[in-house]
This record gives sequence, structure tokens and C-alpha cells, in this order.
Amino acid sequence: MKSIESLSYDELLLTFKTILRSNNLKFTAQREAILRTLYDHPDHFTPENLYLLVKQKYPELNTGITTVYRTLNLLEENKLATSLSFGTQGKKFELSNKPHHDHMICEECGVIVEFEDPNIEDLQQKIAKKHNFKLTDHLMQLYGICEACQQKQ
Amino acid sequence: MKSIESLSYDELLLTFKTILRSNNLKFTAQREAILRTLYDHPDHFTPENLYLLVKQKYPELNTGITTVYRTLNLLEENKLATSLSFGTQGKKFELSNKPHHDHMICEECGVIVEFEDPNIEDLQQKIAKKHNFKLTDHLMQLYGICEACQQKQ
DNA sequence: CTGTGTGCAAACATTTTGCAAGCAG
DNA sequence: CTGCTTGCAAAATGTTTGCACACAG
Repeated sequence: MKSIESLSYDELLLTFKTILRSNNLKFTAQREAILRTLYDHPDHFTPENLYLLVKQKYPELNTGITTVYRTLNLLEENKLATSLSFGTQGKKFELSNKPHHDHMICEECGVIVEFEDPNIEDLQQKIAKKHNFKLTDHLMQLYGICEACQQKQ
Repeated sequence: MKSIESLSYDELLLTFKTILRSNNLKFTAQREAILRTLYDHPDHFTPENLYLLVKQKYPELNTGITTVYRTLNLLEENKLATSLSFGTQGKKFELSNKPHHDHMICEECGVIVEFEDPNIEDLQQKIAKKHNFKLTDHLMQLYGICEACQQKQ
């Protein structure tokens, strides 16, 4: 199977269908609407935000928030989506269809900037090795004040 | 004021009292019990865990979980404690009285290993500069399988 | 047809808030 | 004394589950 990175929507959809089929799950209009919405808006969604947007774009499906949660978890379990934790305020999800990257978050306005740095990946491997961990994943988030918010102050 | 890193308990207590005084807040037995418990157990606590431990060690205070939440937030706002997010499962807290470090978490047993790497701090500064962010904080967590759990498999 | 998926409402888990009584300063 | 703090219960959030009906395969 092709890597998930930089897939076109059709390829992504095919990947999704393959995953569904191989787990004896069904391809439904709601599941597609959720995937499509995630694809069309490369933002970081809370389940609630995504639910509202899907409802707005595909009102005839009458998608429930329960289905959004279930689908997001399904996507995450199958590595088609990734989530970031925000303590009490839940999680934010994004599709995994772009190269690996990390996040820098503005504490004022909440904007999320993505970045990528190969040196960090190397460092992480070294650290894991030192403690005899088998690395499966990582999370790196920088917090700060973005350019726009610095000027407002 | 002395840096918070590597304070003895007496120094930590003094810092706490100073913060309380300067905010017109009161020094209470419950607040001290919570600080003391965090100090005596350099673990990563959920509010619930900490609540149970404080109750066990200082039963006569009859501390409520509400107070634990309120005190943890107070400590965090004043940089005496730090929290890590775990999505749905809430947060874990630790005292900030040791040098900066990051965390590596075992996905099997949940054990948290602390590590420290100056190279990472440098890299982060570079990345922030590139995007014109003013860095205030960061979070780096590595996920994997610890040595013990690898052997169990 | 069969069994998975769905929306709804209810249940859950975690955290926050309103309130009356208690206690620090 | 004054007003911050406390514990309790209730409310608020965010997420998951039970169920009867709908629908994909």
C-alpha cells in the first residue's frame, strides 16, 4: 500500500474503503462526509467543530455527533487521522495525509502552525535508545505568541 | 527570587507562602498537605490519585477533591507545578522543582521516564525564530514500549 | 437477509461552580 | 471581624454506551 502521505482524495478514499472492507465494516455516506470534510479543511478539528461543519455541508445526512466521534476514533486507530490533546478541553484531530510534522501553538489566539525538522526525529531516536524504549510515536508542541499577537500587545 | 529548580521543601514552602501572600490568598492546612504530598512523591499525579494519597496521609484534614483541583490549578498558574495532557483521561501534574526535562511514556504500562536534552532546546529556539514565534513553553513526549514491557511480549 | 451503522437519549468521567459554614489573618 | 477557603452537591464538559430502527453488502 502506498504511504498515506500526500494522497489525493480519491486515493485516500480508496485507502479508507480498503481498511473498512478488511475489517468487515461498511462504507456509509456519513463516514464519507466526515472524511471529505477533513480533507477539504486541513484544519485541526475538535469533534464538536467537525460535527457542526459536517452538519452544515451535508445537512441531508443528519449526522450525529456520536458518529463523528466513532469515525474519528476509527480513523485514528487506522492511522488515517492523528489527535492532539488539550487537557480538559478534549482533543483536536487532523488527517494524516501529509508528511510528518509537529505543531507550534499560539497561546493568545490558538492558531496552530505546523513545522517539520528532521534533526528532531534523529534526536528522539537517540534518546529512546538510551533508555531502551522502542519508540512508536511522539508528540512535540511548542507554545508561544505568534507574530500577529505580538504586535497587538 | 531563587529559581524554582531544586528547591528544598522549606524553600518551596516559603515560595508558596510568598505567592499566596502577594495574591491575598490564605495559607491553609489543605494547601500545605497537597504541596507536601507532591514534594514527597516525585510522581506524575492525576488529581484523583493525588486526592486519594492526600486523604490517606492526612486523613484528619478531610480534604475534598475540589480543593485538590483548585490547589493544582493555583500551583500551575504560579509555575510551581506543570501538567501533561492525556486526551480524554485528563491531566497529570508534577511539581516544577527540578530542572527542565521532557517525558517518555510507555504505551503498555503507562510508566513515565523523564529525560533531558539540551540539543532539543536549541532546535526549538531555531524553529520558533523561523516562524516569528515568541516561545513561552513547550511539550515533548515520546511514546513507546519500555524495556520491561518489551520482554513481556 | 444478516449484521453493521446510525441517531437519540442516557450514562459516564472529569472538572468546575454555587452555596452555606469554617477559619486565617 | 472580614472575606478567602472549604466540602458538598449540583452543574457543566466532553465522550461513550444501550437500544431500536436503518441500510450496506
